[in-house]
Amino acid sequence: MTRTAPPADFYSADGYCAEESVGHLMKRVMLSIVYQADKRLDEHGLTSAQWGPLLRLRSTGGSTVAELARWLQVDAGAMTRLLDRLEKKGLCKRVRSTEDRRVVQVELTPDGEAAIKQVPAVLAEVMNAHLAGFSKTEWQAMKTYLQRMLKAGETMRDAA
Amino acid sequence: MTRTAPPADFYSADGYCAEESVGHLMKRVMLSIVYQADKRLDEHGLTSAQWGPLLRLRSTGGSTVAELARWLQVDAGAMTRLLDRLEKKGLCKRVRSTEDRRVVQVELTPDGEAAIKQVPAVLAEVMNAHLAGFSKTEWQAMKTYLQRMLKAGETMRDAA
DNA sequence: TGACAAAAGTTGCTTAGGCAATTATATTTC
DNA sequence: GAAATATAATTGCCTAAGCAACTTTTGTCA
Repeated sequence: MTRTAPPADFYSADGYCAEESVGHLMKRVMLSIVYQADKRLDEHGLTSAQWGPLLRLRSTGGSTVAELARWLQVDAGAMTRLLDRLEKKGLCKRVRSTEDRRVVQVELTPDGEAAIKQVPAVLAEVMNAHLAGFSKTEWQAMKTYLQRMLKAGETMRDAA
Repeated sequence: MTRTAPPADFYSADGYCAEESVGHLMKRVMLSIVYQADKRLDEHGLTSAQWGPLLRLRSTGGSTVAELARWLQVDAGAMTRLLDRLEKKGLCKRVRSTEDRRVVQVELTPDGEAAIKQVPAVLAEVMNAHLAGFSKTEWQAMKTYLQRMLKAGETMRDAA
């Protein structure tokens, strides 16, 4: 049996102030990151939701709808429609698998390869800019904190 | 003239790995927070997007569509439709202002007051659970980091 | 083998946000 | 005072995610 830390007591029902909460700050930071990324990706004809599948397709050299949805932690129905939009733009194509006729294989098209090529540079630029002034130690501390929050969230989920 | 720190160099175009990025971690943490909050708010007939306006309405004792949109950093059109849904549920009501006939005054209904009452406790619970194991110092460091990222994002925006 | 369970993909319905255009007022400026 | 400008709210059109229902196909197991 593993021991997990009890919930913190930083916030309380009556004294809760949204502006000073970690959640509110994180939401605003995410808004800023997505806004800046979208602004730059627009030139490549992509949105911040669309580079995820494309990047995964490139690194795996082809995948399936279900695998992409799991990887990106998104609803399968949403993934179907996201792929609809990507396919309509000619960035990927779907082929029904012959071994398992339930699954649909998804692949990058040459246009898709071209579109995804510049994305890592954009993401790196946006993230680096948002971390301006951070030392390497602070950056690592930040990642550790986030990983701990993620773990705490999973603990909460499992306690359902 | 103010000096601002240059961008960090933690990420690069070729070595960019989404799984290890602060942005990816933050996205997953936010997903977890919103998921847990939504699960609890559902009993009160609310979603994670709906408590924002209601809480603001309570703290100000009535506001306007534009003010709410600015406060929550959301599109005015989206706010109109969000208020449509809240009004249909009887949680708020809109009254055309008499002084300035452009503006619409928004107020909580008694049902709205009742619905918002339990929300701070839910938010506090979810945030505290996600910060399990954090010392007060670490919590404050986290907030400081986020505020610095927010500031860096504003600097990026102003440099447009 | 034959029934049942599980998985893959899709679709309909809903909430939600961004952008652009529109209308109705206010305010500013000349 | 009239014209230009700005602001408030709404609407239409788009992308996007979640949930539930459904179909097709595969795997399990009795």
